[in-house]
Amino acid sequence: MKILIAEDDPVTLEALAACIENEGFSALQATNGRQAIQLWREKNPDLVCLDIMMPGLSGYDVCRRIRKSDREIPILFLSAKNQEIDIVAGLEIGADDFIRKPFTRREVMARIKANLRRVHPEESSHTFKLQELIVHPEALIAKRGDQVIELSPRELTMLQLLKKNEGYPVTRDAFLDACWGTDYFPDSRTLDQHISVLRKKIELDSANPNIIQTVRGVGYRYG
Amino acid sequence: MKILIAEDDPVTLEALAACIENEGFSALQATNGRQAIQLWREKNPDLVCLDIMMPGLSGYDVCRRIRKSDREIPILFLSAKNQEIDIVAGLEIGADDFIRKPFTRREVMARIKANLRRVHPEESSHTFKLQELIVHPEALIAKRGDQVIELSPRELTMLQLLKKNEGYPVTRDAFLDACWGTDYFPDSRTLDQHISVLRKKIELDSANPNIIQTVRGVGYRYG
DNA sequence: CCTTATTTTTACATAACTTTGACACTGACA
DNA sequence: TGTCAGTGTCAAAGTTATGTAAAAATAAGG
Repeated sequence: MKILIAEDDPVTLEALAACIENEGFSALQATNGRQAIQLWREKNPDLVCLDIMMPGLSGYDVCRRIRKSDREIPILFLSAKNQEIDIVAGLEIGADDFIRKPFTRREVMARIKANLRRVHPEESSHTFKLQELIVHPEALIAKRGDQVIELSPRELTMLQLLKKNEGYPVTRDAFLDACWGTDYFPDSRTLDQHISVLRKKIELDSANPNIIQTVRGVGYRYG
Repeated sequence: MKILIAEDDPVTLEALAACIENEGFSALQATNGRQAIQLWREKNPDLVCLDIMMPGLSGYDVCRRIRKSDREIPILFLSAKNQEIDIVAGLEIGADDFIRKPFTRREVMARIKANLRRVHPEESSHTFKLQELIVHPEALIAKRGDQVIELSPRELTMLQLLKKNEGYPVTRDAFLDACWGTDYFPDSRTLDQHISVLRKKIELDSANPNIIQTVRGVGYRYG
């Protein structure tokens, strides 16, 4: 899922991009309106965030241009101003949401996700990252860059469990309870086998696992 | 849990610190931006509260500096009531929350706790310190500053036993009972061996142990 | 049914930890 | 100062936990 951000201040731009990528999206960065339009044309983003005040083409200008070709793509405005006139003008030209500075990271991501959900109801909602790996639960896949890794339902459950307990070891019993159910006791090596297969799929070097770490005598840990 | 507050007005600073310490956190106080950055570097706080307007480095400057090294730590801004919040258009994105003056104690603590919870969902409950070493039992790790030391379950038990008897020696028998069980009697050198390994892990100079001290003829002692 | 994908089991290899014995060193004490 | 029990630590041996290939069993989808 690609998100285009146009913002003339490089510090804010970088921070926004970091936020967005941290949530598993990919960020396209533009520092002015012209660049924004070019990136939009080339990369086909799923959502656009525009700073209103930019040298050259303003956020409004970019929005108008994009709306000529695409009436659906969510367009969010970042605004340093708080006059009502901004909102009215923005809505007239097809803005979907406004985020006023100063904004928090949570607020930005919440608005972006909310607007993405409107357009892609199924996708986008529950993706999460395990280091550089982006997991899409609904699609039963994970991605490392362009590489697509197919996951079985159980493998997904295992990754979700690890993510939920980031920083803490997940005991073998917890794995069995969460992925197999409390009343089932597979033979001793089953879990190891699944870990082994999963590592081969998702680790860059499965001999030196980086994402799923073993905690001897306890279980496995992410992060 | 350490909270760094930077605020140029000493009265407000003192009041905030009192609040924070009253809730069981430890407060690191800075009266300007430079001091704030220095304290952040040295003390590794869990959350940062910055006044926006400070002589020299502003809260925004401090925020930018911290965000270069740490994208996760919650950063809260305090802003004066009639302060133009959008005069600085660039850096807000790194902030997690804003608290406008005048603020109540309840409001400040509620926001601080909410932001801490986001980062440390369940931590802080059972962690304890052995001198400068911070032990996280749930994660099976100890930390000295940024250095992470992995612990085995038995090593953790040994450290907990020492902590529980801080200031008093733990006899060899007590160690065996607590870490091996009352019905097990390993041969003479087993305990010494484990102490030796543990010291290599956690002591700065394991030849001159500082945390685990030998009490000849009795056992070992912390503190 | 048959095919295919997934899961479980088996069997063995490997790695990590624990225990033990050997030996050196220390401090208490006669 | 010499002795001796207590302790530190290395390295070998013993033990247990984990990794993984491959076969067998099970489930899923025609």
